[in-house]
Amino acid sequence: MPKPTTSRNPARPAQSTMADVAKRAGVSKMTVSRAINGGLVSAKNKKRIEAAIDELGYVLDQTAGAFSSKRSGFIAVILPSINNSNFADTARGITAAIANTGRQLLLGYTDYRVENEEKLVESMLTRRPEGIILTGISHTDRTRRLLGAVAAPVVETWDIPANPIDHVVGFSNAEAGRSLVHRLYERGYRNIAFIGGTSNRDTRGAERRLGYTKAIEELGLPRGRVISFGQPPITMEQGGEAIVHLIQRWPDVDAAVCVSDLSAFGAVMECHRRGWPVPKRIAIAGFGDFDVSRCCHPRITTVAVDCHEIGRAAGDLINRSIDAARTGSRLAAETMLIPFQVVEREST
Amino acid sequence: MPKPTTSRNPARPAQSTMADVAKRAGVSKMTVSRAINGGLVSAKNKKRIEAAIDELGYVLDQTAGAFSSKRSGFIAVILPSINNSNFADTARGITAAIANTGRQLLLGYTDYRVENEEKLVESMLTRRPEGIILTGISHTDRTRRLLGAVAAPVVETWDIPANPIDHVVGFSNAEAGRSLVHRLYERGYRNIAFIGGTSNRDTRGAERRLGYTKAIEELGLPRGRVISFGQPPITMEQGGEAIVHLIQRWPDVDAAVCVSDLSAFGAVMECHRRGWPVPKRIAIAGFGDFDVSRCCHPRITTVAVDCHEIGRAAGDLINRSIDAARTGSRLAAETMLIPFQVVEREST
DNA sequence: CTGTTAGCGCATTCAC
DNA sequence: GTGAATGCGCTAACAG
Repeated sequence: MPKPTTSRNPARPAQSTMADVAKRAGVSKMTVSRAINGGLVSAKNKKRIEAAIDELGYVLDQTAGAFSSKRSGFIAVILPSINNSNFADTARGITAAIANTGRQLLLGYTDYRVENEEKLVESMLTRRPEGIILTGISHTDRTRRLLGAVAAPVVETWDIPANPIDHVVGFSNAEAGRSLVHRLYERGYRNIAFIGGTSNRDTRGAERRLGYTKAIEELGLPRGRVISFGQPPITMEQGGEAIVHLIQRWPDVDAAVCVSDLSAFGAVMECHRRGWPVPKRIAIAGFGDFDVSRCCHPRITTVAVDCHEIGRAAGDLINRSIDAARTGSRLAAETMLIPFQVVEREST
Repeated sequence: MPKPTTSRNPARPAQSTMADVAKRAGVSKMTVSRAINGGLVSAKNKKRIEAAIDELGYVLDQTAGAFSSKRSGFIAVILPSINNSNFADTARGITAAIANTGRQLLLGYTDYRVENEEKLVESMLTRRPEGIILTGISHTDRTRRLLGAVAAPVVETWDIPANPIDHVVGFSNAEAGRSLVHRLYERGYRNIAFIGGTSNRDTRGAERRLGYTKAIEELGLPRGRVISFGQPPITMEQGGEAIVHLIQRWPDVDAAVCVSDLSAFGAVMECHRRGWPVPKRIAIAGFGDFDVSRCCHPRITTVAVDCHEIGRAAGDLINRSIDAARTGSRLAAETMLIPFQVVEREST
């Protein structure tokens, strides 16, 4: 319930402008602008300007600066979710890359829907970002059109597009799924299932399933052991329910590849709860190397990707693209492959 | 390794402006502006303008619009971390509150450091946000001064400040810690320890410890069973190490309250690994009602707070403050208490 | 190193 | 319902 209290917010003074600072320091606005933006200003003037700024409590108005210079300083970043430590790590990587560049993130999330991506792109373009970082390779036609009409560099991350918009920093989710199945095969597993979502809304999850299927066929293993369960992203709880369905339906299954560590974790815990030993009764593997997989018991086999590095590399690409644009040139589109790695642990 | 590919980004056309749209539609710029911003425009003109916008691929330049109207449309949001589902939920709550208002988040994270908060506030004020949402009540003097010089409404969240800056949406972390200990006492536990970080950098964690200590004293239970372990936020792994230290140092301890669910989870898993039954050998409780606590085995007792609602309420307060400012008035500072709830599960 | 002039693209204000 | 004039606060470009 709201509990209004006494007034703690009296009227506040209007913000002072660069002209106020200039007048107080006895210089022109331009000199103030230079002092703030690292231009050449005499030490004496710089000191007086800093004093004036301090006394007036002046804060640069980038709303005007960006407009005037036609450089917003914004990097638009669109993630499927911020409540996912993989993507949060990518966001942190981008932040690290743009630290001390004076650039700022404009962060949005789609809840794994391309329609939301389109809305976010449209809304963010309104702020004239100098660079755009997207997750995934699945975009609406309109998103592509909007992006195509803009001069800002674009980076697609977390996957490898067949038709890139511009730059790419990613890895093949299909290869990751495939590798995991091969590794399980090497360990002796012969009846390997896949647990994932019902739709292809999470295209990365769908790719991983594709890689799984490919490996199953390559190895001549029994097909069709696929549990589709819930709208992506599937939760820990759903992973637990799925493993039960799986074992009831195909009691001979000896290993399960889950679309992410979250569902794998839910599956492992549910097995524990039911007294099904992992990996003896069934081996379980996930994807994403989440903290939870590294810490739980048994520790969960997974595919590790350097999510932070995806962000760092994407941010770096944007930085270089912007720098290039300022010298009038243009950074040729690059594709960076980020390696992934199967990490075998106790659950297999 | 970077793998440059062929050029996929030819020169792009310059962005068209509102004047271009106006000319093409045969109206004035003002009519276009009204059509875009929901003003009164004849159906005929609206249709022609929409057609022109579509043909030109025009996207409104808010960089200019914000400057001209002196309304940036930005809400600055500062969180300790985005890699924490509690805070991510709060961010989602804010997003939900400002949906369809045309406002946009400016999101930053501090890594639990007030100095970083100061830098973020300074950098964000530069964008002239119309509202500011902070996490916690611990701010540097300079942050307070910067915020005091600005007309934008401020909301402090996730705690109850003694001296609020403006609005507040939170709960007492000390009370939460205290309640949890009392509940454990009711369940029969008499030797209750606390596991948390080494510093007060995470002020909410420190508050929870304070509440723990208070309850211990109220109940006349053995004091000093406090394990301080690592810079906040403590990880799952550190929770696991801490529980081992705890049991080695005070073998008679029968329950542990952890500063968050993450450390509690690490502790539970480590016990499992070592064959210490939870809660028989030791009961373990956490804080935050993370997914992992609800899903693991045994399920972990925790304190649940509606993190999404904290964000929703904060966003709502900002919306109402901005709306009030537009009618020339000012929303009196409000304090909203968000209830918390001890959720008892299998781990106690 | 510093100042002057000009203008960014839009919304406000007022007139019609 | 529509248009014209005006200016937001800053930085680019140039002159000194």
